[in-house]
Amino acid sequence: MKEIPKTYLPGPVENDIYQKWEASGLFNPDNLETASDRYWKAGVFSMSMPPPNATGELHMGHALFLTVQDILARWSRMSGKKTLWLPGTDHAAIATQNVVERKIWETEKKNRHDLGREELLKRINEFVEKTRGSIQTAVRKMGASCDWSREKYTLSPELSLAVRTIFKKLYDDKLIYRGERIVNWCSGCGTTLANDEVEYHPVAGQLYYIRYPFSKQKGGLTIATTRPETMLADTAVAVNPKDSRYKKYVGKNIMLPLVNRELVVIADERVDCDFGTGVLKITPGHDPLDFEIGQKHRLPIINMFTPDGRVDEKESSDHGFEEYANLTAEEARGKIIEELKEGGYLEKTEDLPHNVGYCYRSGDIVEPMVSKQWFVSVNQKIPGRKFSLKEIAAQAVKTGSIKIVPKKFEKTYLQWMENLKDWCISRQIWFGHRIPVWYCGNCGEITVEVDALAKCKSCQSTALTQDPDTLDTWFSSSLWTFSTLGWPAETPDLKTYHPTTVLETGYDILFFWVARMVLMTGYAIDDIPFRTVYLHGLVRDAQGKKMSKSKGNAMSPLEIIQKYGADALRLSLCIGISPGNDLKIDETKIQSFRNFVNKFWNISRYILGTVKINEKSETPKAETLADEWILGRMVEVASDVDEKLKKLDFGGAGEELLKFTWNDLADWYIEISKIKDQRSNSQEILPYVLAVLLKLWHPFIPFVSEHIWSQFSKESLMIQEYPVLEVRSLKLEVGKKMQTLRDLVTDLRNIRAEYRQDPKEIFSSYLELPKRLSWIKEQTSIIEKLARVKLNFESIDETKKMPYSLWEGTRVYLIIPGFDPKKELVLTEKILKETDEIVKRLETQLAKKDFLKKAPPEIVEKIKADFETAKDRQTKLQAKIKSLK
RNA sequence: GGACUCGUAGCUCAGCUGGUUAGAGCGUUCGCUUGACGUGCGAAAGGUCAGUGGUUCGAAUCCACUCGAGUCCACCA
Repeated sequence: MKEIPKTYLPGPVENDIYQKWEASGLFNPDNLETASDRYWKAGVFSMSMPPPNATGELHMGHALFLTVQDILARWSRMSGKKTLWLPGTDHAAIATQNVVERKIWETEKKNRHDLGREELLKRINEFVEKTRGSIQTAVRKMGASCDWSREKYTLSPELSLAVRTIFKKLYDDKLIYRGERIVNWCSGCGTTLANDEVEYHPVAGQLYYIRYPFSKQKGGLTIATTRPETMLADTAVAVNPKDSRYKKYVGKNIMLPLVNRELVVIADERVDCDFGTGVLKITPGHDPLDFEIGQKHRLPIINMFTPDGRVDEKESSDHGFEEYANLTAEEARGKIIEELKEGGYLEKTEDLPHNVGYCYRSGDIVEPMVSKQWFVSVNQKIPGRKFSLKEIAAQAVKTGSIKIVPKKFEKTYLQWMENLKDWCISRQIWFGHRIPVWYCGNCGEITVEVDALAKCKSCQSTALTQDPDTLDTWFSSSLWTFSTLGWPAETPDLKTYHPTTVLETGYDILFFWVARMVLMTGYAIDDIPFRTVYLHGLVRDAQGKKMSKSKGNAMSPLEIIQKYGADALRLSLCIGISPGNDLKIDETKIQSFRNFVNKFWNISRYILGTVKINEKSETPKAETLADEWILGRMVEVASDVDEKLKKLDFGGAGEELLKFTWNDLADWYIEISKIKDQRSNSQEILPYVLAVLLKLWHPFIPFVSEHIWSQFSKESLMIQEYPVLEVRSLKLEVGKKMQTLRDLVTDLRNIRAEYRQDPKEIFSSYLELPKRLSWIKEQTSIIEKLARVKLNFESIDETKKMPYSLWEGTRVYLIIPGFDPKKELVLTEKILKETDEIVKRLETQLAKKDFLKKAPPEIVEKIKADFETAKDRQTKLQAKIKSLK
């Protein structure tokens, strides 16, 4: 015990401790149960870890969720719940493929088509294998107490089986269909994007007014568009049928400028009369609204762009715009505007700020395009069930089966559910779950199977090709809570741990992930995936900006851990935060929590160095006021913390612990315990309080607490019972007395500080104790030691000019050299002014008849008492001022 | 266009269902090698709770509006 270093150095300690935890096997609930029978009685706690990208690096968002989830896991485990926290990684299809493709391009100047599907997948899998370890190590560095023996990977054979099983089930239930739709196409990623993967950003665009002449008569119509290049793929011009200006032209033929293709003017009520000229060019191939109008009017579709975003050669020659072939959209726009100007078709341009869609991954502009895709039908009734998929998801929250914390997101969730459209699940990339659909080259039969198909079921032909597309990553993630527990097999784990207790994740993926989990779980196993959703906020930098690598403001949790320790990082991510609200973090904040960890370390060091620790934690007896107070506070704090954790108020719980540890235990109780005649039972109380405190702190700061614990115990702190102390609430009187005592000490210190007296020197202090305060005499040694005074309980010679404070309405003198009446006068007048205001306010309040009549009596009593106290103080202060003048 | 959140000390935020002199941390100022800790100890300064109006005996807290900051959804041809 002599060798404990002065400063806590987390570095050497943390890795060692984590290894011991992991080696103990106690992160696995099966072992927990055999270790002690108390781990069943309190029930089950289960939680799936939101899988980080397998190839990603740990960022602050991960650090945040790992902290919060680990607090929950450790607290539940200590509380005797059979606790499973299941970790895993996500294959993150698009992101991962992009990274690998980019790498290959940089080093070998080859793209995916040069390599071919098989080779690319081989390379990606190798890359994942190589890099996956780094995120797992990082999760360990945070101290996460998850069960690694059950770790899962979204692209593993087991989870892939779950994915294909669901796909087939949905297909057989006719809830999956293939259709030609307008989708969001990212030419950078070479794939479609779901609606919510498109981010809209305002752009200072231009509205072009283009004249389309009639083909068989004079005149023409002027359309307004922000995307003139898509006019090449126009297949109609539309007006609103109610628009009196244009009614008469409906059915007339009109010429597409430059291309000279003949179009028809159609009428559709979705055309907004007030926008632009009220005439809309219809480009079904490249605009969602136009696509819908085109469907209704059976218009042909021209798909003018290739998958990599250039004007398609074949389409352009088929439809008479070959001169634009192979241009990018941007180049085509420039050329077209020039030519429209030359031809006199461009009437005018206007500035028009509007939103343009960008890919949330690559940042490329998203082009609406028509293609064949697979969809999940969310509005159709599920065969044999009462609801559609989206109704299932809405019901779970509406009926309260699933609670969302904070509650405000329930509304957002439901609103989103109402507007949910069919979910496009096919992606034109190669890395991911390949769509289990086979097309027969012989008879054209389409077969969906869980296992690979060798022969066509209908014609026995072997000329089969599997659909080249893969599934949206969120499709597999949406099965996460149950696929990780063994589904479709009916495993014991599934029975025991599903539905999970809590899902903890960021509000930014409420729709991407949370909603789809509810939807798919409801469909697949007719269950909810979790009972409570706890949503945390986004981690932002000191300026409130979202942290991102590209902005260069990202803090690396691993660097922070190296510098300050995982415990300090964890505290800065859970204290002072509230659910659903973003949090700002900067290094000074982490430093201050590092300071606390060190303080706690030193508190323990002191206790362990002074007294013998006694592992049996029976509540020791209180002998002094301070003893009674600290034991009472301990009970109070323990139950408050537990209460707050039950409400998922991690910030509140941590803060309460911190205040108790620093401001009650360290600043007062330990200081008092150093005084000779106060020491009596602190020998037993200090180690007791420390032991309880270590348990309470452990979920928050697992490393340092375990390390301290290991100084006197062989058993891991991780599996100690979470303190449930005998509810013996702090006697009101004890708390009050302690506060009064603290006030007196502070008053005396205050006078010293005001007069710049040497803090070491011991002065005499006189106080005239009224009877009600006579108990203070028993605490003399505390006051004398902490305020560095010699107390006298006789009245002082009034003629002696000395500073005094009005403590509890009593005068407390401090006998010091260099008393300055002028200074004292200024100080006193300031206090009097404050007191005057209080007296005045209370007086006017008491003068109101309505107040006396309507306010509850206890409030009136309180105000009256306060008024008396203030009045008394005022009188005494006035007298003091008089004597000083 | 629809919805939501926020506006409290220089900074970051607590203040639950309305009731003490509105709190904490960081920062600032002053003083300290007090035998666990200078990553520490003691003390102080600093706020008309965004604004206006209303409900109430009483509003930072409830309601309405205004101003300001932000987020999400939809859509803008």
